[in-house]
Amino acid sequence: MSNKVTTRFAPSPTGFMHIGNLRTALYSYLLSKSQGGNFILRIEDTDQERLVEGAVDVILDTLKSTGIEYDEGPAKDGGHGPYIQSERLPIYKEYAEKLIADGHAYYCFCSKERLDSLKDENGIGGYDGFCRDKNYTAEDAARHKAEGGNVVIRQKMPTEGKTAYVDVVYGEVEIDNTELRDQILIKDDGYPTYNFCHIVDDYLMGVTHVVRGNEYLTSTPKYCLLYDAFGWDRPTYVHLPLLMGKDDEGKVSKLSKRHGAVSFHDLVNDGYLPEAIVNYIALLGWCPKDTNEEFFTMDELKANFSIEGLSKSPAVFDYEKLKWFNSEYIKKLPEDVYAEKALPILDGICESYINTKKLSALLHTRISYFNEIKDMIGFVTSRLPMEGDLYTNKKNKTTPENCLEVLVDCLPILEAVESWDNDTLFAVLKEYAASKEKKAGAVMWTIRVAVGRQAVTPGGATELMEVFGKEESIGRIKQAIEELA
RNA sequence: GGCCCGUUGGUCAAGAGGUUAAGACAUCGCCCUUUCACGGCGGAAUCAUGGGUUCAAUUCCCGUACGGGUCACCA
Repeated sequence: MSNKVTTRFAPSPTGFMHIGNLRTALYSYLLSKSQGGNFILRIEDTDQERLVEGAVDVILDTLKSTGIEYDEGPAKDGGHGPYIQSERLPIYKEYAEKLIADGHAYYCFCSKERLDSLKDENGIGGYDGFCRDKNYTAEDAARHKAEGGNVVIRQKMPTEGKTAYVDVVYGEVEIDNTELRDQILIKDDGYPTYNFCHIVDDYLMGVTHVVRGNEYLTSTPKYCLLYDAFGWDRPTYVHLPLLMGKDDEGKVSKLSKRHGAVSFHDLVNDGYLPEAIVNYIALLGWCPKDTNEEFFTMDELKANFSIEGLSKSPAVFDYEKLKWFNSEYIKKLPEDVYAEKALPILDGICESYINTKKLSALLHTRISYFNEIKDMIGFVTSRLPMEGDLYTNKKNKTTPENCLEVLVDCLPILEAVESWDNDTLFAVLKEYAASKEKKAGAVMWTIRVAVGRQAVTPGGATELMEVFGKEESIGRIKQAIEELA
């Protein structure tokens, strides 16, 4: 095995990619790539009760669209396969038996009922070591199993002393061995637990740096003991601070669905760009050295990433900042690429006379995610009821009365316009304003309110008229005149 | 509850034993303007707390509070 930095991302195929999980993948990938290392994808599907159809594809899709490329993994053998744990069962069995032979593990026949009875009212309380010294043999286990009994293999933990390791982010972590339970290595169904197989796999696959969430910080001593039992060198541990969410009451807890969209695909479906998501989450718990730059492409992240920049404290996921990042990325999109995403949304809800191309262009600097378009164009799809007196505007000195006058004046002028575009319309209205010695702003305000029918619109009077087209614009102005008269 | 980890503005955060304690989002004000947005300028706002160590601590040590994680035949 080489000394090349090797990291891995080892998700469970649950059917969706939690944003915190994606960040773990990103950091793991960046750690390896910032050092020219190797990055492995391994699927941890040992929980037969939680298998979800198509879940592996979700993982593959996510990595692909975020630009996290694995060097080894399913369908990409790098000599350490298979990369799906359910296909590695014989390997785990072999290593578990070796542990038993060496006295580091043992068969346990305890029933689930007995185990349950060991727990307190809060469900807390672990195994008491009942079978620890029974020294059951493989033959005993086979017989017990044949008789319908439960058979698992447990790790034998030391009963005194302490186990310590050094985490790259958190420093030395030390735990009393009495805190450690004799954890299950192989389950009754023959599948290994995460606690066991990830160690065998990491070792066999040459993983040098284990990057994972901080929920493993206190169970890592158990894993260290396993490495020791096998006589293997322990890897370098890099535990990451958790991602948190804040609810309506201001309470902080582990980021979950109650805080909003938390899966990568939910975000993408709402119209967030993968590059923006990656950029934002890269900065949640990591900070580059010697720069205040906040925008990073994947290549720039690879070049700038370093473990020293990782934070110890949990970070609250801020949707506002994500929106800001996304709006910046959207603004940087070339018009045609942007339109490719915006137009389908508009075409789906706009009448055919609407100039969706113009409308989409108006929205370009105004949305922070594509689905926000739907919330912004209600006034386009129907003639909204006027809310309150929008015609009165202090700055432009407009009132319902003088607005009516302007509308009546402008109606024939607009009807005579042949080239229905923003520039022409603007010129015509400006000329009218000048002729009446009115401020252009006053005329624009009036027309905008009459046509847009709401206080705030994504564009001015003439832009809106271009979007609506001549017929609809005139129709709206006529309606406004009737309402004011 | 036991054990482990954490705590710089509302949020992400830099930072160092002596600084005017960066920057960004959000927020507020002003400018630009055909409303809004974009863009520009400016403001308000932070070292959880008590004790040490020290000439000096927000920075080092201990306690407290608060937050989080973990104690599964889930990962």
